[in-house]
Amino acid sequence: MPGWADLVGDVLEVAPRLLGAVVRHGDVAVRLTEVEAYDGPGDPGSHAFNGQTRRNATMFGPPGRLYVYFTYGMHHCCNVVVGAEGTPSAVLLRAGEVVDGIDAARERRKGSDRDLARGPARLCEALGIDLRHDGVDLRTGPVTLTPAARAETRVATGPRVGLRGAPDRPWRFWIEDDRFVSTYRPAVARPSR
DNA sequence: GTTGCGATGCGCT
DNA sequence: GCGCATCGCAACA
Repeated sequence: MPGWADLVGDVLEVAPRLLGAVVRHGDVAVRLTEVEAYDGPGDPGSHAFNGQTRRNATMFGPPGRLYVYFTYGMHHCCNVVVGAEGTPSAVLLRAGEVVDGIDAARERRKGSDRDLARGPARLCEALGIDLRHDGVDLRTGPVTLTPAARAETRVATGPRVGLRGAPDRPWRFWIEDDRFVSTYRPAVARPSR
């Protein structure tokens, strides 16, 4: 039975284990269908690449916390910190399916139910997550993460987009054939497991 | 389904 | 100043 111990460590191993986990804030709960890995201080795509700043301090803290940032002047995105304290590895929560509190989610977001949390900024909006939640401990709330009961078996992987000089490794993980996966930046699916 | 573009504020050089 | 781990909408296929 997977638990929190499985969600700390090497980000490329931990990230796929977050698929199927449930994030809850108040009445709304989202089952994760798509995530993306950010691998420590040597990852040129990471906010932590240029060292610790006020904004990214949570990434350098202990694992099991939520790292929330504000971007494009209007959107929030959230990550789960998975690296040991001092190692800024985190997993961006890119998409999910609202599995509880759908009425509350609909009040926050217009559009189809399928799109309520399909996209990192949409997911945050559906859950009502903003900068006030940066650094919260996901074991104690108010935002909580419940590990998946069993590992997802149909996991697909693909490259991140728009990065230079990044190692050739899979960075994005999603549940294959799940309707609640972002198609905004399509990637070539490749069976994993 | 896809592509193109504007919105909009903050962190960092 | 520039660029951003994005989104919604319009136009098109």
